[in-house]
Amino acid sequence: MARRAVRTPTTTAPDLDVRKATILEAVVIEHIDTAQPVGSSAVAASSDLGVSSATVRSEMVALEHEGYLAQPHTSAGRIPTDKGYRYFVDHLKSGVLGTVQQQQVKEFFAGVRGEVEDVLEQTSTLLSQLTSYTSVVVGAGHAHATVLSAQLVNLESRHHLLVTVFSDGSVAKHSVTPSFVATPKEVMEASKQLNALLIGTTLETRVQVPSRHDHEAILVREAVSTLHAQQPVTDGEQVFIGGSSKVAEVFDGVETVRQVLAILEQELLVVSLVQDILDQGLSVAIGSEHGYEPLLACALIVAPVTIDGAPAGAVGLLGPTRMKYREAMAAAEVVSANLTRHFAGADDRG
Amino acid sequence: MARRAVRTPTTTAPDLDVRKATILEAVVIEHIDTAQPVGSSAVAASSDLGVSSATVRSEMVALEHEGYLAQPHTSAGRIPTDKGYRYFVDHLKSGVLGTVQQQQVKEFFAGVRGEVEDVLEQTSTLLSQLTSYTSVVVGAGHAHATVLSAQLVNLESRHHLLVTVFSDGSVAKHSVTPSFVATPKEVMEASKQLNALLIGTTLETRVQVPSRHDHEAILVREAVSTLHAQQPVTDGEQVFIGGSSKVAEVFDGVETVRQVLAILEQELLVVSLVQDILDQGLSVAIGSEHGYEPLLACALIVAPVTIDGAPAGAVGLLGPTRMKYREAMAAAEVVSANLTRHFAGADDRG
DNA sequence: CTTTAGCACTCTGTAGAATTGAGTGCTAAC
DNA sequence: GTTAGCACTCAATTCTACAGAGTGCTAAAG
Repeated sequence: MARRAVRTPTTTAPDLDVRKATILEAVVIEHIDTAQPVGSSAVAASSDLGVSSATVRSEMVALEHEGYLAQPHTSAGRIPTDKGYRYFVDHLKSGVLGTVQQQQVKEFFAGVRGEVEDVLEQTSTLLSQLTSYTSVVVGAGHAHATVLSAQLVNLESRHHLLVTVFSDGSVAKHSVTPSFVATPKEVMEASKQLNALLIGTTLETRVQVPSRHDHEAILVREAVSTLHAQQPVTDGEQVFIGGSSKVAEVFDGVETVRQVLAILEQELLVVSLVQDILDQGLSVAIGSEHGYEPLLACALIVAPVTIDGAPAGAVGLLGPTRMKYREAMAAAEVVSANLTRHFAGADDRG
Repeated sequence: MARRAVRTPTTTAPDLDVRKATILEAVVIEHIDTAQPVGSSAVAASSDLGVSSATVRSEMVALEHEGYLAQPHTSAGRIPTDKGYRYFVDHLKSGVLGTVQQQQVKEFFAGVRGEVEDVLEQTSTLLSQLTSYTSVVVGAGHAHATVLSAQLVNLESRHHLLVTVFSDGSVAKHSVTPSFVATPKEVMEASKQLNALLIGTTLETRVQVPSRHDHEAILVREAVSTLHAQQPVTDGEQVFIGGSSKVAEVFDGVETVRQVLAILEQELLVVSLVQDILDQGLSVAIGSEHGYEPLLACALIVAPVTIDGAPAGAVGLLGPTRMKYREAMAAAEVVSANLTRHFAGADDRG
């Protein structure tokens, strides 16, 4: 539950002096709340350092020079830059979820049951409802899971289905369509051989396939090669996006909405984005930080989900850079923690 | 390829006289093109009936009285009502796809392969790209498919997975977690019994489960009841939505965009909507016709997909009421026809 | 009886000017 | 170092005037 260490990817930001930090914080909070540029007098009034707007003003000039704030135009208030948000997030005290939301999470995880996919999908809806942002839930692929069972089933004439069950509870199916019609006996025999061959292996294990030319051998070879043909990382990944309609709520400008939606459609992209952020050890990527142009206006909060300490996926929240970081980060972490516990507990408590 | 009979659900619209029909058509076409109210002089100029704007004007008054046109305010042009669009659609000559799109469809179906789900998902993307509207592809559930194989696999301690393969090529998995730890032998035995019990049945078939109290019997009972617990209609239905970002393009007004997106998130709702329209024998539902308030601004085009003459799903397109019906309907029908052929051909040509 | 030209009327959208007001930067005094 | 005061800037708002599109009606023509 403790906040994960967060670091600016480019430079390690030196701490600002207390007053500057207070002012920056006030600007960020106010701007997140109102979506408007924040003026010096508003800051002087809200923050409790007993100081006039003129003083605040000169500090804000400094903050602008250092890149934490920006001015949309002369004679407007200031808005935070990505760097400003970054400082804010890095120095954020751990937020706590509202009691209503806490209750909602509690009830959800008390009542949730069913297949992993269903749980993840429902979780994405939950997360989005908790925060009013669009949620992304990524389930890891079964790259490292071992095969528990492999079975070849004949559908119709030459059409067969290889059904593989993995140790993580996932099931994969693949079409196998040889150039001949196999007898039920041949299919069953091939199925047996596949079982013997594949059980205990992962998708990355090289297996020794029979080189004979009889029907069983060909079936086995085709089945194995189809199974192993899938992309090691991306395929088998599961992505669930919840509350995509929130995009239209929290972003302004039809074009931005369209762009963000278009990105959410490319699930592979979303997965790799989340993965990148996790790999960098971050829990938030703000604006330019994820290095993906069309999402400049976005911030992405991620929290990993683990099974037995091993990474098993992640939950994420996508919002505008002026999102409610405290609440959203708290929600992401509580949900990821609950999800982790859920999957750990499933084995013992069913 | 011939256009399906389409009928107004409420009243059978009497045919308008030729000139009124021509004028209505001109208004609809112009409005679809420009999104602006259409004035009498524009109609007089575009349509080739050699008649002045004054005449058109009086006809438009009549069309307004009869409910085909509406005026946003005095001294503006007219826009079609839902009834106006309905008349237009009902009297639409079968549209033909542009050659570029034809080529795209051809290439797509020549190259597509893989599992049914993958094909449907890719089809939804195709359909959306063809038309610039949001597409909906519904795959029927396996309610009427028979079980080809049922297998119980032990995952971990009490955690088991029932993997069922259906004759339509779909695979279902269900958790089975009894209150005891079963031996591998017991699991295997239960698996055998399940196979014997379920093969050839549909989800609606009542099967005679063993009433004994030994581990195998309990496993079998729990597995069967879990399998049959799923909703007969909705569960197993597959929905794929393509190009949801198009919503932000074709609708104006953030609120409308949000509403439509929110609806697309509720996949069950979308399925039943599509199903309703198909059940009414319609191929287009315009505005109020589907009787679903939040979609008043939408038109929904559907085209059924069949396997061996039996309904196997549908493809749909969602756009504003002022959508390009001719092109969109042509696209939906071509794609549904190709999909039907694809699934029929899969058995023979692999 | 139908069509059309003509005309007054209505309403929207836009362009420009004036005004408001929030907020800044600077300076001089505290 | 802080602050009050002040001139300045710029966006947003309001108002007015006007142009333009389109209608509905009427009276004349076919």
